[in-house]
Amino acid sequence: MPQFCLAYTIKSPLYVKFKEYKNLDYAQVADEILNFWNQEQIFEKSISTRAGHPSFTFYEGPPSANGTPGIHHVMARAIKDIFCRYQTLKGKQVKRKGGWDTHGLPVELQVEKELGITKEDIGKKISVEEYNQKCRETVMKFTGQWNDLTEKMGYWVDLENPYVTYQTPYIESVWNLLKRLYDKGLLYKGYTIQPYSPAAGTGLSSHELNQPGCYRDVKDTSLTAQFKAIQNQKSQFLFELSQGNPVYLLAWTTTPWTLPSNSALTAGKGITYVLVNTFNPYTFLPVHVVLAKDLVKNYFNATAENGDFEAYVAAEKKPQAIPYQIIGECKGADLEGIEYEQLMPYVQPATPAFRVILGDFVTTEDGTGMVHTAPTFGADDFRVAQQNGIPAIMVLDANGKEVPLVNRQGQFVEEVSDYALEPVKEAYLTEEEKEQARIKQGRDKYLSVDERIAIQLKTENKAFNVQKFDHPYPHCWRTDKPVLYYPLDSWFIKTTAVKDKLIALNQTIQWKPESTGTGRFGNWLENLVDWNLSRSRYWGTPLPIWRTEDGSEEICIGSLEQLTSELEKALSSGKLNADQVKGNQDFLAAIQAGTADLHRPFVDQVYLVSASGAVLSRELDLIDVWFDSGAMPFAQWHYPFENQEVFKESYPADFISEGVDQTRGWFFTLHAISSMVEDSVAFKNVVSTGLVLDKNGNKMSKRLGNAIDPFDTLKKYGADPTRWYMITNAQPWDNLKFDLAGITEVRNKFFGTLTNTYNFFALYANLDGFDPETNTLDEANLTELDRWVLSKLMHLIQEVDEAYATYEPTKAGRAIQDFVCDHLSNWYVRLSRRRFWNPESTEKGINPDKQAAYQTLYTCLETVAQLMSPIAPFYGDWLFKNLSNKESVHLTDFVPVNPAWVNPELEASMDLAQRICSLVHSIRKVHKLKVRQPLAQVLVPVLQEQVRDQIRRVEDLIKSEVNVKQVNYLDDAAGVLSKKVKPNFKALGPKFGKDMKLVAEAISSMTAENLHVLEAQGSILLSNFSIELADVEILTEDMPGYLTASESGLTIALDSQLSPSLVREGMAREFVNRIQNLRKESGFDVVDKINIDVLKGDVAWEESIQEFGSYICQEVQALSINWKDSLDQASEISMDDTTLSVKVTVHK
RNA sequence: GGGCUUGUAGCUCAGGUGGUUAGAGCGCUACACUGAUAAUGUAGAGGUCCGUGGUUCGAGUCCACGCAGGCCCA
Repeated sequence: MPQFCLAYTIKSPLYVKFKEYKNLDYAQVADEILNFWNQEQIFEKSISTRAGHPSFTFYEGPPSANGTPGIHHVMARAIKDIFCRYQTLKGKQVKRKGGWDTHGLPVELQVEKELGITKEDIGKKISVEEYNQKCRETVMKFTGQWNDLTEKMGYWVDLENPYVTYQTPYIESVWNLLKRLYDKGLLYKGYTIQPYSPAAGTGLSSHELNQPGCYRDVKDTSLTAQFKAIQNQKSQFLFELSQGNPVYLLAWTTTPWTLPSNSALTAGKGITYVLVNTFNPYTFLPVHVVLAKDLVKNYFNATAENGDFEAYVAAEKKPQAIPYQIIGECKGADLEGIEYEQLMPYVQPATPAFRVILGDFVTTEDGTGMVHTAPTFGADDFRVAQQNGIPAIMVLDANGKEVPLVNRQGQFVEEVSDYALEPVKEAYLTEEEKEQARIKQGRDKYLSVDERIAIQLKTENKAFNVQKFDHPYPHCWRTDKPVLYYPLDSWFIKTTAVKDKLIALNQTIQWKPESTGTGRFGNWLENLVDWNLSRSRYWGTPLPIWRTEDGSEEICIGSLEQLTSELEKALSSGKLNADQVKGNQDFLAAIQAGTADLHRPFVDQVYLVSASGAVLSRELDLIDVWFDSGAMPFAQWHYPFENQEVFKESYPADFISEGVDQTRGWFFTLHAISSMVEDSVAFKNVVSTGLVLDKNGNKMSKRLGNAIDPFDTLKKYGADPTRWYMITNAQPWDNLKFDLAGITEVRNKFFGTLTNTYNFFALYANLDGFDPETNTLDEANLTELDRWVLSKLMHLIQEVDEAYATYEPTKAGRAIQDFVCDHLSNWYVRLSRRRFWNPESTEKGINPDKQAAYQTLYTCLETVAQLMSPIAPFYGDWLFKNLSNKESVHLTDFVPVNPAWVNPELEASMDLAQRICSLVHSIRKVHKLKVRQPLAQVLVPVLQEQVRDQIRRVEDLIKSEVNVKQVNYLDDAAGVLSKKVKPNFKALGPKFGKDMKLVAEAISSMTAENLHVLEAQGSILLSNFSIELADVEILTEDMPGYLTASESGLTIALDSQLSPSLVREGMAREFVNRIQNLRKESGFDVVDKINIDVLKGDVAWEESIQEFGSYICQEVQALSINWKDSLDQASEISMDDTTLSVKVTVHK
């Protein structure tokens, strides 16, 4: 008996509107979209189509192109790109000019290495001109690679017209800024403490000092000096403890020759100090000394603690162990401000000095925990003195210039009378000179300055301890002589004068993360010292200051125009010699020809003449390269000489982003220059990004071989998964442990799911000829599921919008990911599949329900494409272009939230549905009840009417998802529910406080009657505590006689009884399943119609297939099911203990 | 040594304003599903929430002191 089913046809697609993809290669997607962008100039259009809109300004921190880009640059630039693209979607015009940082030491060192020369050779083996030419070539060596990476990773930045810091217009702008600072009195020549070799007469760079062999162990005289405290209000507490006896502050030094230059003592704020009553070991006089508690053991023999003072005084021969007694204790902070008498009063300071200050560099590792501070001979000393307003001890030289107590030859100046013109280090003397000095000293053996100072202080009761001390000390690599830390001339910007302004302006900047702004950057501003601009190098922006030799007259140049007129003035002054005239004429000609090079050596050949007729020559220093990059808001536009309008529009920046290591680099220089010059911040929002480490958390380095090649990565995985992984895995400011396996995960999980979802849509949309243009969304036809996913989508838009707006890309990415994977794919699409493959298309078109499904899914996909496009620009555009006829997602406007679609009640319902389904699945699993086997009912106990209504809305979904016939509700009327009560701590806490434990106990031990009373009356008195309904949570956990499961307050019961009819239906479903498998195994097409032959014999199967024949036919696209007595080439299908022979053929 | 920062399952990470049963993904184990299938579902194992004190009726969460990693600075 053939059984005929309803015949229907699926319309074959006339044309493929939505392209379908198999095995999508994301790198290829990126390539194709990149070509499309280039061809259609999408980047340019994204700016030009926003002309006239409000602007959003981004500043590109210029990379140095003399190294190759790494994977961390992909990260850093993805962050920058995301917010620029987002703001474009939001309708802003976002210009972003690229730039290159081209000056500086790294470039010079690289060139030196390539040429095999050192700094000393420049100007000798190679001319400065040639050398700088070489730098100029080297610095742009890898621009090709950089541009390539920029394109491949999808970073949109204007590379056609970048700013380049070595170009003349850029330098001119930098000069202009310097001139503006000069005119405000913020530029001055001072000194800074640097390693200096008196033997060679030259300063040494820190990198020269780090050469192997520079640090050598030497034996020096170390001395612990007694600084006599002055009794006043600050020090009163010490004198009270000493009962009015003199109190000495102990400080240790390995360079006694710096003691005449002492002007402060530095203590550690948190260090504990003690006051000790004892005797001076050299003079045997009783003394009270202050030193760090932890270091007492280094100065005293513990056996002598609280020893016999009187016996010591009486002793003829003083014992080694000097008795001592600790009589008081305080913190470093308590010592701050205590004044003391100058130790070696050869030269007096100009302003008050000689007091205790606090410094963060003080340790208790050695010495006394109190550091002798000589601002002229220590970098720490200099800094901490400057911060505390302590003057240095200086004398005036023959020119009336302030100089330190040691001259450039390493000798004491004459004012240090006892040691006048003696070298401070023994090593500076030859053997002969030493011998002469010995004779002069009238001793058997030459004694160094340090040694004689020690002797002098011992006799004056000013030395507490003198020892030889072995320690490593830096030496000059050329002369082998010890180095001095010595004040050398430098040009400074007086940032300390504008400190308050810098701090105030910083408070208006939005930092991500906030702690970088308030902590790292804020603290840096609090402890600001003047900005040392000088660099003694060749390749950099020259300092535009010309000066007389004695420094009495100077001029600062702020433009080529000014330089021209000064040149002309100088030439006509008649004060220059022939060489100078030649140099000036050449330079003037170059300016007029527009070919002037503002670098060394050319600017050095320019000589100007002051108003009084003195010849001025250029200060040879270059400026710190950080000034170059900090000047970019101005100099990138050659402001103020050009582009005044552009500058005004694009200043200050709305947004910048760089690595957190730039806090004191670019972030600071931008901020400082802007604050000083314009009284404005340079940027309103800043994201400081963390480091990219290898997957084990180690720093990536080429040397260790754990560096990830960005080009390989982009090629293998594609830019979008790479970017998505980086952004969603960690917050931008946290360090990222970069693991390629993570990109694979993101690719499979997120991009795979999204592409699958798209393909699913495309497959059926093409079959049905769905066209989003003509089949517009009709809200009347939306199902609950459609409304739900649209509501979720609205929330997603809100969330993502807010995340991007507040510079939280990780939150945005994760939200999109969750929506796509959990809500859209695993719930909406999974539950909607049947609607899509429902073949009942009417002749007039797609039926309304199906159309609603298409429209809903289409809307979700299109929106997701846009929301994700800032992070995954290629894929986002690819997805968008597959769905839409519009040119590019990057030219669209950010989709608004449709408030009518926001439906929190429905979301709550669906949440319940999902939880109920999950519980049913779990019961089915535990009791081995297959999902294909329909069950009669699921029971849900609900105590609140509202919850019941919520579930009722989504009943159908639950029924089809878990394959049950009915959802039924249990209220308490029957009294079958066993209820449980739990304390609601959040509500009880404020009410009962300390009695919480008792209350909780009382509630937990409530009887059924108690609970009944509470429910009926709304409150109950338990152990004298009045409990209200809101103070407890009532839930049901158990239903005797049913299969139950519960999770966070929700309980369900499953009716597992099978009627014969349910069994037959279950078998029919099994049959469908097996036929579907056969179709697939046989390679039939989705639209193929089939005929099914079945072997007679099994009654159960026959009954089941007869009863559900039309259902089966519909499901498997069968035209007929034929019962046969015998069957050739049949397939066996089995269920439980029975088997059935079937044969499936395509209907032709 | 100082400033900032991180520490939660084998791995990568979530965990407003303190609330008693700490979550997700990946990985692992087992089972199920099979017109999205290089998918998917369910269950399980897996945690001294870096440590020690403190505040509190109650601490992953707040405070103090440490330990370990990172960055910047000395």
